Amino acid sequence: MQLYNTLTRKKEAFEPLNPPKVGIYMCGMTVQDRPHLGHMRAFLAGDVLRRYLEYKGYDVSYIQNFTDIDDKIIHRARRENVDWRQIAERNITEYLRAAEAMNFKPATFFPRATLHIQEIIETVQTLMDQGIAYPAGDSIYFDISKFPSYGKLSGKKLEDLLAGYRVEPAPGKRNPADFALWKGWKEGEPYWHSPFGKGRPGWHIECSVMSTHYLGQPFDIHGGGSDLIFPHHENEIAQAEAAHGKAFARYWFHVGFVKQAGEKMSKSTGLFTPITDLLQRYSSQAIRHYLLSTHYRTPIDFEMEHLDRSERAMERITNFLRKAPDPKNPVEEMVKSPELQDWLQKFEQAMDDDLNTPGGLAVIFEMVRQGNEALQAQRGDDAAALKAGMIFLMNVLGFRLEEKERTDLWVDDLLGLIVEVRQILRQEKRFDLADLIRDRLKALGVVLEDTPSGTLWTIKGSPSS
RNA sequence: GGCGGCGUAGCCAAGUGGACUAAGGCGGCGGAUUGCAAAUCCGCUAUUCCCCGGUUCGAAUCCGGGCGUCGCCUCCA
Repeated sequence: MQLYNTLTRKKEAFEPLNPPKVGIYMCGMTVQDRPHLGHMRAFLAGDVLRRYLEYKGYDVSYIQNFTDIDDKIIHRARRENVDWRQIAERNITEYLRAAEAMNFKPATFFPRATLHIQEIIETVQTLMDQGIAYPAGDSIYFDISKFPSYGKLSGKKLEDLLAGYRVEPAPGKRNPADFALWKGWKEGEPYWHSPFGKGRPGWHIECSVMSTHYLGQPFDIHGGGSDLIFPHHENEIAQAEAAHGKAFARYWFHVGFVKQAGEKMSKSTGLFTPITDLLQRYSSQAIRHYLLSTHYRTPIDFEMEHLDRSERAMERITNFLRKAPDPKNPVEEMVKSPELQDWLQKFEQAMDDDLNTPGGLAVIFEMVRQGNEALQAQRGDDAAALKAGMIFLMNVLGFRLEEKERTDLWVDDLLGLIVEVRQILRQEKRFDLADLIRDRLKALGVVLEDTPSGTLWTIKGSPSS
């Protein structure tokens, strides 16, 4: 499979270091605020990458961290006058709930920065011992002049960085672009003890440490939002490679932004749509479809109405799935059948090309059309086979399909009764009454469809699945 | 100022040198089906890919220039 690598700025054949094992580190949230659509897009891309690699037969270790100590969290806590840990817990909980609702496959591990302080200290110490890190005031900084390839990920040149610097450098820094590995304690802030005094980790070090802790160094894929390329990922590379004298991550996977009203969605500007709010109005499948119908590296300009479209697009799929007969054999068996191989191949062809999910979706929609055709032509077996293939591929893309709305038995019986009575009315050509029933049920969220083989009903609404 | 992304039908969006007479979705129009709907099927809906030059037998796709737009360079997925 071809994967775009930010480091080389081109698509490369993906070859894991130790097949069939693949290690992925997905940069998670700094939990200063609520998770929004932009986060979900990045983590969804990671989820699909992981699922697809598993589909290809790899054994994936998927690590997604929470950075639960940081300036912004402390500020937030101060503003709300609560313990900083509560801010972190609250947002982690909201994220985890949203991730489940979105049907993200849980990470192998969800490490937290605050549970890896000891190792962070050790790594900072290593950098000190090597003369790459130096103290200034109560803090420890990384000296970028000691790491010649600094800037290789983001394509920045040292001179440009110095020239373009817009913030007043902290006193004592040798170079304005040097960054903090360890931040000295200030009154009222959380701290840990270290050989360099009381303090807390700088922003980037936790990811260097946690990624290699779980995946070793080097490891296969490091991912995250594009806004992390600089300085976060650049600095991670510098720290890890300087400290251990070997390459850090092999493929860098960066996901495009979600914009809103033409501007980047961002916690710091407050311009963002919390995913939890969206999940109250839209099904997770629609959100998944919306996000996957654009290639992961292309920026998306979010508009609410686009989710309505995705909702309708998903109905096209679920309508077919609902009407097609169930496959006679388990899906895993069915997908081996010769008539499905072309579809699988087309799907893979798209996905192998840098995870082209819009192309993958197009294949599925082609299958829907053919499946409907089969249904219309009374070729039930063909429809069932296509249904099996679709279920299989939808699963690779992470769509949650199995979850039918469970209704109480008595609701089934009651609706059965109403449909039966209405059927009699239709036979007696009392269409005014039959239509009245249909209209009134629709207003209650129950949709009736008269088909040659009887009347189907579905309950709409409650977008909880 | 430096670096990077994007600009394809009414809208969303693939495709990045030849099977493109440009996927797929939403919407619209016409037809089939239906008691009417819904769902579904069939047909139509970009002689053209922001503009201008160039390279090539051949360009949406490569090169040069321009316009528009967004982002990174400061916390951010």
